[in-house]
Amino acid sequence: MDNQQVSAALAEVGTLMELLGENPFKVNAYVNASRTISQLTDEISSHVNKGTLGEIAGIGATLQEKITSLVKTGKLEFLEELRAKVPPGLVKMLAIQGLGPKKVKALYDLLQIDSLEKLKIACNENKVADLKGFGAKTQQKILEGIEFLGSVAGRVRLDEASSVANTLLNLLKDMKEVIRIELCGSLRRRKETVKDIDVLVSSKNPAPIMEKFVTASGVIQVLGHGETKSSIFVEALVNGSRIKMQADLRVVKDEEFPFALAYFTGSKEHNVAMRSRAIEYGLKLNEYGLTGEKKNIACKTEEDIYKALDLPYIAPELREDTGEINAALKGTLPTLVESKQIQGVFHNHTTYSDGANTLEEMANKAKSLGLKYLGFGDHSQSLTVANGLSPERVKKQIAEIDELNSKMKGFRIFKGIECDILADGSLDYDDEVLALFDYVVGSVHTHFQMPREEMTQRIIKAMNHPAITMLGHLTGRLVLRRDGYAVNQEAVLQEAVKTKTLIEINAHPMRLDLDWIHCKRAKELGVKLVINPDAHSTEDLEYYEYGVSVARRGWLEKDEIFNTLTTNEVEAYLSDRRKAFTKKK
DNA sequence: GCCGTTTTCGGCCCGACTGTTTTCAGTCG
Ligand SMILES: Nc1nc2c(ncn2[C@H]2C[C@H](O)[C@@H](COP(=O)(O)OP(=O)(O)OP(=O)(O)O)O2)c(=O)[nH]1
Ligand SMILES: [Mg+2]
Ligand SMILES: [Mg+2]
Ligand SMILES: [Zn+2]
Repeated sequence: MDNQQVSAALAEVGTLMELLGENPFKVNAYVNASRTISQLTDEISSHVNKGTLGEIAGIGATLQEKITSLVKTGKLEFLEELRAKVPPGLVKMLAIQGLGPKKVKALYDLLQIDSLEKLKIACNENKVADLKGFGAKTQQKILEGIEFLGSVAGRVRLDEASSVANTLLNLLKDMKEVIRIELCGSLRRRKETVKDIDVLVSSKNPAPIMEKFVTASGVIQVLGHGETKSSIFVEALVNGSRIKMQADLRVVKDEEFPFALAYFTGSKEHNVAMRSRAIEYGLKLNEYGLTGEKKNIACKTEEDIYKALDLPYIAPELREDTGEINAALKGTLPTLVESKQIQGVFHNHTTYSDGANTLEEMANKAKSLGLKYLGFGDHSQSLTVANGLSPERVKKQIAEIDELNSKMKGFRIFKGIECDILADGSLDYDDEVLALFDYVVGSVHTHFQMPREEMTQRIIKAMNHPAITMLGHLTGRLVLRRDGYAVNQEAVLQEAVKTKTLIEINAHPMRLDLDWIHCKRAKELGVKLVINPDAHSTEDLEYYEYGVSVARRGWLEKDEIFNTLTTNEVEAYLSDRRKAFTKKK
C-alpha cells in the first residue's frame, strides 16, 4: 500500500470507531495518523522497511503494528472487524449536513436505521422526531439534508474558488461597517483545492454585514446566521460552469482581528499546535486573544502572536503542521520564494500548436507582466491532435522568434518545445531537430495505462537524453478530474538529481503537478524546479502565481527555482547544456 | 492511542450556532 492508501484505511478506522462511540481521543489518534501519512514527503513503506515508523510524531506502538500490516499485506484485521460491525449505510448518513456520529449511532441503535432510504422513511413516518435529542426541526433538516446530498459539492479548484471568493469580497468590502476584510482558510494557505470560502471581517457593527452576506445573490441555503458567524451555501458562475460552495463569515472587533486572522487561516492542526504551545506558556490562545491568568498579551499582527510564543513568523502556506513549528523553533524555516522573484517562464503554447495567441502576443503579455524572458513549448510532431510541429514548422517558428528577439528591447524569448516522451522513452524528434532549441521540456501525453515500473523507466530514459532540460507535468494528473498515471515519483526525483533535469511545477491550476508534497520531497533530495504556467493563451501566463503558491507550500526558496535566474544566467546555463548535448553527438 | 523541562498517568484546542433542552449536547468551524 502507498501513503494515500494507508492514510485512507486509517481514516476509515477513525470514522468507524467514532460510529461505535469510541473514545474521541483514541479516534483522533487514527485521524491524526491518517493526515500525517497523507502529507508525508517520503514513502511510508520505506519507514516500515527501515523500522523508523515510530519516529513519526503521533505514531506509537499500536499504530506501528497496524501500519506495518497495511503496508506488508494490504490488509488490516482490525479494520475488517470494524467493517463487520458498522453497516456501510451509516457512513453515508454522516454526509448529511448536521448529522454526526452520535446522532447516526442513536438512529441505528434505537430505530435500526442503516441506510439513507430507511432514514427517509422513518422521518416521513415521524419516528425520528420522537427520539431523545431529536425533534421536529431536526427531522425536517434531515429530510432536507438527504435531498441536498445530490447537489452537495465536494472540493473546488483554487482558481475557481478564488473567483467565487472575490465576488463575496467585493460584495462586502465597501460597506461602511467593514473595517478590515480578508480571505482565510485554505484559500489563504493556497491549497490546490478548497472546500469552502472563509471570510474574516472586523467591524463595530456586525449585524448589517451578516445580513448582507446571508442575503447575497446566489445564496441557495443559509446554514447558520449568528452574531459573529454565519454560513451560507452559494452558487456562482465561473467560466461558464456553475460552482456550488459553502462560505463562512466571521466578524470580530478590530483589535481581535490578528487573533481571528490566525485562527481562521488555520490549518486546524496548526491551530491546535499553536494553542498547545500557548498552554505550555500558561496562556490561552483563541480567535479573540492571547490571555493569561490576569494579563492580556496585546498583538497588532500575526507576527506578534508568534513572537509572544517565541516563534518567528510562519507564512500561511506553511501552516499545515508538517514540521513548521519545529523548524521555527530551530530557526530553520525557509525564506520562501516570492512571485516578484520570477524572472520569466518556460513551457507556453502558441497558435503554432494548440494555443490561442501568437508568439508576439504572448511575448508582449509576458513583458507587460514584468517578466524579463519567455520560453515557448509548443507540442511536438507526433501529437497531431494538438497540432504538433513538424521539423519544418519548428524552423519557421525559430526564425520568427529570431526576428522578434531582434525587435523587442529588454526582453528575451527562448526557443523551446514540449517534446513528447514516446512510449519507449525516446523523444519525438531527431537529435538534429532537438539541437535547434535552447531547451526541451519532456512530457508524457500518451500511453497512460502502462504499468508503474514501465512508466517510470520510460521517463527515466527520457531524462537521460542529453537534450532534455526539464520534465513537464510529472504525473499528468488533472486536479479533481483525473489521477496521474502510475509512476514512481521518488525514483524520478532521484534521477533528476543525477541527470540535472529540472522538474517542472506545472502552474496551470488544473494541473499543479508536481504537487506541494512532492515539492517538499524534491527540496529534501536537492532537485531544482522550474515554475511554468503551461499557458495556452495570454491570460494563462499569469498562472505562474499558482505555481509560486505550490512552491511555497513545498518550502521552496528562490535558489531552488530555476526561473528566478536572470536572463543572462539562464542564457549561460542553457547554452552550457546545449553545448554538452551537441558535443556528445 | 499518544505523549512527556509539570514525565509513565492524566491530560489531549477552543468556541459559535442550533435545537433540544431548563442547562446542554451535538455538530461544525
Ligand atoms: N482551533 C481550531 N480551529 C479550527 C478548527 N476547525 C477549523 N478551524 C479553523 C482553521 C481552519 O483553517 C479555519 C477554516 O476551517 P475550514 O473547515 O473551512 O478548513 P480550511 O479552510 O482550512 O480547509 P477547507 O475549507 O477544507 O479547504 O477554521 C478546530 O477544530 N479548531
Ligand atoms: Mg475553508
Ligand atoms: Mg470554513
Ligand atoms: Zn503537456
